[in-house]
Amino acid sequence: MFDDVEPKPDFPALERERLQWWQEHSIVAQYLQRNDAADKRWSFIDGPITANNPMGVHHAWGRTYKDVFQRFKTMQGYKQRYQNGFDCQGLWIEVEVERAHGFSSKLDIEAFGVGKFVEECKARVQRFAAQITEQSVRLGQWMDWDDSYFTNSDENNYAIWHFLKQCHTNGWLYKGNDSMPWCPRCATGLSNMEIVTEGYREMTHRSVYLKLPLIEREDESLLVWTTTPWTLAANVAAAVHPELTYARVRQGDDVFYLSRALIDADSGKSKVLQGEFEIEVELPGRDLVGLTYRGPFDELPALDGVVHRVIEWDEVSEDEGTGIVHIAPGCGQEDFALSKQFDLPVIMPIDQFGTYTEGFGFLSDCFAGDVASPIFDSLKEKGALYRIQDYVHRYPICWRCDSELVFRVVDEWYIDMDGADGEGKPLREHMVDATHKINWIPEFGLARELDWLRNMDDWMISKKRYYGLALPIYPCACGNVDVIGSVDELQERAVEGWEKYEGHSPHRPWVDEVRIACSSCGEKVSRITDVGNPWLDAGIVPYATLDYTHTREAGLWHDWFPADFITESFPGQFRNWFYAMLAMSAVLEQREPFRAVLGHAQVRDEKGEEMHKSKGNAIWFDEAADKMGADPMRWLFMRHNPATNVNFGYAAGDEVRRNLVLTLWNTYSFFVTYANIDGWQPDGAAPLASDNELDRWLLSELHQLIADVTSGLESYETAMPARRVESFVELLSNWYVRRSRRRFWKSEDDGDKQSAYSTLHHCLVTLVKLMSPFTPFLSEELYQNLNSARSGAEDAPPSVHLCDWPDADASAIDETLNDEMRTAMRLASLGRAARSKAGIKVRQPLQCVYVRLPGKPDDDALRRLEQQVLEELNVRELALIAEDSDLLQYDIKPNLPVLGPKYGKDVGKIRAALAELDPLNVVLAAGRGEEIAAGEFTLAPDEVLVTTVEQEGYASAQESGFVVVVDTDVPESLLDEGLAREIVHRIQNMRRDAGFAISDRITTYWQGDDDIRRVLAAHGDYVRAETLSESLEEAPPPDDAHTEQQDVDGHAVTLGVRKQ
RNA sequence: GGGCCAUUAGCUCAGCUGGUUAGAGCGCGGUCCUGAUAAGACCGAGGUCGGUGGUUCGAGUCCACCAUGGCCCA
Repeated sequence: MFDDVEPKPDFPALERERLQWWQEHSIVAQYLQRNDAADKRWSFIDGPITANNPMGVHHAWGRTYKDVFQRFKTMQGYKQRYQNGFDCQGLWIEVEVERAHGFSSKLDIEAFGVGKFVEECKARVQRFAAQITEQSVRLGQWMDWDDSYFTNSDENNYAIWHFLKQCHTNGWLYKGNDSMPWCPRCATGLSNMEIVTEGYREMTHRSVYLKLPLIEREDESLLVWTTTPWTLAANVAAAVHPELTYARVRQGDDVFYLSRALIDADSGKSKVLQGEFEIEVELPGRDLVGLTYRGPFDELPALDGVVHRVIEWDEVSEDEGTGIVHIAPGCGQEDFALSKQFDLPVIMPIDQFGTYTEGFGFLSDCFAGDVASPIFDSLKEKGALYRIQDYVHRYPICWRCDSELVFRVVDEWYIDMDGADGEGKPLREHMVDATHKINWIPEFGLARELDWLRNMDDWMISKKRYYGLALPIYPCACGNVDVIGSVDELQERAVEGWEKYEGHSPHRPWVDEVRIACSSCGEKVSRITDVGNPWLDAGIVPYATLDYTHTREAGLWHDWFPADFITESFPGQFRNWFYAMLAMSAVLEQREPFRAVLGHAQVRDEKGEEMHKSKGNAIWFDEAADKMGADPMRWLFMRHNPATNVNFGYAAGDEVRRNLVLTLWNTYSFFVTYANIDGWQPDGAAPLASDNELDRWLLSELHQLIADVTSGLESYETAMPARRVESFVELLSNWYVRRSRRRFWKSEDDGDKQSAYSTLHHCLVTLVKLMSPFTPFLSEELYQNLNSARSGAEDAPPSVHLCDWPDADASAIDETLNDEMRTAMRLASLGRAARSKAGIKVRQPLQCVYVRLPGKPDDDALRRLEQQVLEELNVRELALIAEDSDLLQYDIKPNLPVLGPKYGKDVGKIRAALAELDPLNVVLAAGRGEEIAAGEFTLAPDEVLVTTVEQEGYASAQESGFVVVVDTDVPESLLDEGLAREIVHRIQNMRRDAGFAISDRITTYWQGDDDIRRVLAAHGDYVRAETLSESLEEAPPPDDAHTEQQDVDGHAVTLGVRKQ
């Protein structure tokens, strides 16, 4: 016996019970060990999830992919590692810990103690790693959770040391400086990434127009504009666009230059210049290049000796500011880049807290954000001020503390992307080569990554913070730089402080205690205090998790590298994880670190909008798992095209529940109900060879499904397999079971019934195996009740997740049969449409249905379908419509895909000629296989297409050459049958309402008019058999019967049912 | 400024190498089916396939330009 099936279960509750059951029966452990002895391996690398916050529903998308493909490969017998990873170092974590303590600057951290701070960061990571693990388990993700890797591990950090040493050996590691966005409150730089995501706010600043007097041209000035007056003290150049036109204008005693485009040609007015002025000369920007000018603050000691030049720059815009751009390389990114191009001096006016340093006179010791007024006063005093104007713009702010950012030039460490290796090949080229060898899914990933690789600058790997990889770089005052490649090397080279480090993780502050002797001059050298870019931590994972430094020749690393597959959310990863892995792998092994990558887009809310806590449209993973369940969530993600954003929500989840989960559940419930009534048990054998069309067809569809799902998953595709499963479940429920119902409930226990059970059981069990990677909970639920081990067959594994992946048997696939069955469905569908037009319900039997099939009707095929169509439509006979019947009217058209290539421009003439012909004659001729004369052309029968057109006056429906016409003339006898069937329907509903079991025998009481009496006299046996009524009593129902007054097609009937 | 992608029903999206009447799901209205079915079937409403040109016998599909949106880079 199968366990009875709850008809309307609480699916999320079933999932929670199943989690417990898996635990109690050590199923996950058995799964992880299932292929330990296998020869074939499938290597998956899990991209580390940031262990800094709980998991969100957006993580569930990627993690479901990870789980689906690992489960699929497990069932196929591949040995795997099942290792999950956590990203555990970096500024994100520092920020959260700072927040928890209310810290607002690095000074607070220093005061708190770097060691304590780092320990708190580590603890935070542990806490969220545990929470994410728990959530992942709830999602149904099966990994070796006790073997997760953490990027803050010693092994991970030391592997990066090895990598950096290799870079240094190759000459690719260097110290450079760059201008970067800087928060003066936090006293740290921010990456562009941090600014782009949420770092701008609209604000108003006082901008200033000022005059820069040209040295070569007395009494003439450049007019420049800036929104950041504090940077003027660092001005060294003014940029013009060489191709744009500039104007020299006279205004009173002043003569200055600005972009011509800022002066309106018609009105002669300007949005920049106030008052009257006149244009003296127009000239191209290039004519100004090379001139020098007096800077606005040349009197300050820091500006001593600086020559201010006019330079050319193509990025200068002619309609913002004045068309002449103030350049301060110490205070801006583009400015700094120009300083390299034009060899401009770099003046750095402020320290890490945004305060002017010594040498800036009245500005020294002032905060950069507070000096606009004194600067304006000074300019005014010097006669350089032209105008002050409020300016509204989007300005970058610190995403942590909202401070306005400044730009500072700071020393950072870089990996050189264009330095050549021993064979003259730069790192960038190695990465490009590796990128081409990778299978990018979706395909545009390749172009995306290549685009990034072509454009990327050298990799800045340092960050002036506390909790992260300790960069093992030891620069000596003598100019020599030592890089340490392992902990052993550090111990060997240590000349001081090793005892303070020993026993600690390679983090600040402990590792900073160790000093080594310079390999060049022997002086004691300290580590730089910078920590590493966190993408180093993730990029080394394909190496660190495989113990690369120890098993490089043979063993673990050798066996599992490169990974067969990774999958992550695309946004960001091209220049983050994918990039870091490519770079590090190019340095260490000059090859691709993974063979295929599946990227997916982002999770949006149900309306397609970004989820935000503040918008109130965010859905928490725990809540979603609780309300919709993990399986529908997984399915919702897996059925979606990974290239586009998915709209996630409860309505979408409910759709999955209704369409897939419930439909499958009801089919399963149907099977169990009747199998239990009949005492049918699975014996573990293959399904019985059946001569029943429905059984053979369902098996054919099943094997096609296995083939499709398998090939989809083989190519890392889930949407197609998921949709194929959906359509199979639909066919299973709404055609196979619907059409087979009578086979299950008929009273004879014959071979046909046996093969129906055997077929349906086999298909359900196979289906849940195919679905198990997608919906592990539901699949297990069904498998546990259906698998043959329950009836004593020994061969069934204890869990669906320990089963072998089903094999598609090509010989079971009968495409002709599949087509025929689709034709039957189509005829049934058209027949229902025709009945609906005629207003005759299906319960009313009809004498005849006339059909026409496109092409040559195959009599045998028709015979095979006939029974299905007749039963489905409740019709007595099916007749083909004669081609010349007046039930049909035709339209003929040229078969364009055939005629087009053959006749080209003559297609138009053929079309016209065909229009002249009598369609019926053409149809008859084509039916006889004769050629068709159309004007000057002679066409083969297959060069003409025939369609039937709607005939008025018949209850017909048609589609794609299929026509169904129903005979609406209903003889008296059939009307009585219809009435009988209606009564059966009413009694069945009453049985259900009365709560009777399906197999309960009853007595039915009835009272009605003469028509009813006649119908029940003629069709009493039918009614009794259908309703399991031992007898039909024409009598008032007794008090204990379930009784209802019914209006049956206009006849008042009293019906009562009583269990015997 | 450069690159990539998109634009098809109220919403979310299919539409293969150009070919006959452009589809599905959701939502809405109606009818029907059902002792597995909080499911399903049928009917209905809803489209200048972003725009303009071009190639072609024929363009939602190919090409060019433009517009709008998104992503990436500068």
